[in-house]
Amino acid sequence: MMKSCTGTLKLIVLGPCDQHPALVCLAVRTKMASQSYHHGDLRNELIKAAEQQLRDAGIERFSLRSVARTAGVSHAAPAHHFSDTQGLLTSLATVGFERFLHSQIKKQDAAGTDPIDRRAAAGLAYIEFTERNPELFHLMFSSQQPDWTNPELKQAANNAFSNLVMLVNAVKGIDSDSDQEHITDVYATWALVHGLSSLTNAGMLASIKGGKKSRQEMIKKIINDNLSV
Amino acid sequence: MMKSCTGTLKLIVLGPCDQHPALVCLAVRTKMASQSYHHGDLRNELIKAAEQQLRDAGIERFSLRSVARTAGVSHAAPAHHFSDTQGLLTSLATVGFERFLHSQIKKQDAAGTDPIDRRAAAGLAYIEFTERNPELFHLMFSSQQPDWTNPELKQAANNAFSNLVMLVNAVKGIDSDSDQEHITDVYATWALVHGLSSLTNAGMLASIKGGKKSRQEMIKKIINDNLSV
DNA sequence: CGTTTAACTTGACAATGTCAAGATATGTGT
DNA sequence: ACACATATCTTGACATTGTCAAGTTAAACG
Repeated sequence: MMKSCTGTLKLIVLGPCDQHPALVCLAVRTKMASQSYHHGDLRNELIKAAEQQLRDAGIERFSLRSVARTAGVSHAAPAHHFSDTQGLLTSLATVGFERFLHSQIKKQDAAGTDPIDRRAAAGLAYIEFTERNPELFHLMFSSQQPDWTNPELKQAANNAFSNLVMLVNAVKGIDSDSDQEHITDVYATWALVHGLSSLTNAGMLASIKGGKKSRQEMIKKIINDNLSV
Repeated sequence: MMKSCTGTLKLIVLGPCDQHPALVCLAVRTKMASQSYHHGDLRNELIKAAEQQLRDAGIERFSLRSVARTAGVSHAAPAHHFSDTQGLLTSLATVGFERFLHSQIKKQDAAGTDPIDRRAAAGLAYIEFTERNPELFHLMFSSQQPDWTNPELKQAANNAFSNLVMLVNAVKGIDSDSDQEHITDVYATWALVHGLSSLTNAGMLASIKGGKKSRQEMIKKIINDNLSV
């Protein structure tokens, strides 16, 4: 009942298993010496390759064929997982927003319970994400490529925004996030942090130098000193 | 002494004349029926066409050949005035910064002498420029295309920055612009306004609706309420 | 085991940026 | 007025890109 098969064996980590949290889902790919149809996990590998391509070339020199090349597939292979380049970049932006939010939650929780500290920590995480992923930030916030009618992308971005609203409301001592009365305070916070991120990303705040610690203190001071709430 | 020449005559406005401020420099272009080498003012016309192309297609779909087409010249003609696409976009960004600064100076001067009012007026002009020229703003602040080693571009951007420093110093009652001690206040102002611009440009501050007047009041309030100086 | 379907490849097409070579007008010195 | 040099623009070519259509292979399914 077993067929012999020459070639290399490759294990692909698919991520954590939902049913058995302690385990990890694996996929086995048989890589024939000549060539192998059916990659196994091409969709995720394309997203990963796309992120690398974005890092290397930037959004304005992004090449879908180059992504396919680094993934080791033909130039038309991505079309079977993403409608077109926009589709791939939409998915990448979605992943970006998820990681973006995750990094903020991590830092704000590590900062303790004081709302001011939590807000500053999230703001620092916001800026740090930008510094670590300049082109991804660019894709998420100032590119025409992502399709914003895509529900998953909208959801991911909305989740990040909701966290921001909660942080600002906490500073104001409001529990509910349904209070739209003080939306200008949310916008002020968002704009200040986003502006610092954008200008840093553009290389226009180069004067903020010194060690990483001192720069963080400087940004923290800007956030804490310049918001009315 | 005169050669007869069939064809159409075209007047091209080259801009204000340096020697005689009351006059305007004109160029006469002879447009032959068939085709005319030597456009007359192709460099400026290419920049103008590039801006239109940027408006229509965005930076990510910008096409140099398309620019040449709307200028009515061959696809390789731009190469004789700009080294390459980057060169053209660098010049366009320079023009952008000049207009950017000019619109701010106009509005802050119209606002009177109160430093707070002048700062708010310039901030509003900053955001208004972004709304009117979304893709140009994009080129100026978050594109890899412009060559920032270009001295003219650097100068134009520095001029805009200097005006910002002056505005903030005026609020603090400082005359000299050499005071680097309070650079964080400059950055805070810049970041807040730039963040509002970027987020508006990204369509993420859509909630700020209502008439133009009320939106301006809202933005003005955000600026005035959220800066420590 | 045969058939359907999903995954991937190959080939083609128009469009793009840039280079090299040719054509044409402008300017300059004699 | 005329020859020559130079700036300006065109034409043609090339490699690269995104996307479409058609073919090929492997997996899934009854």
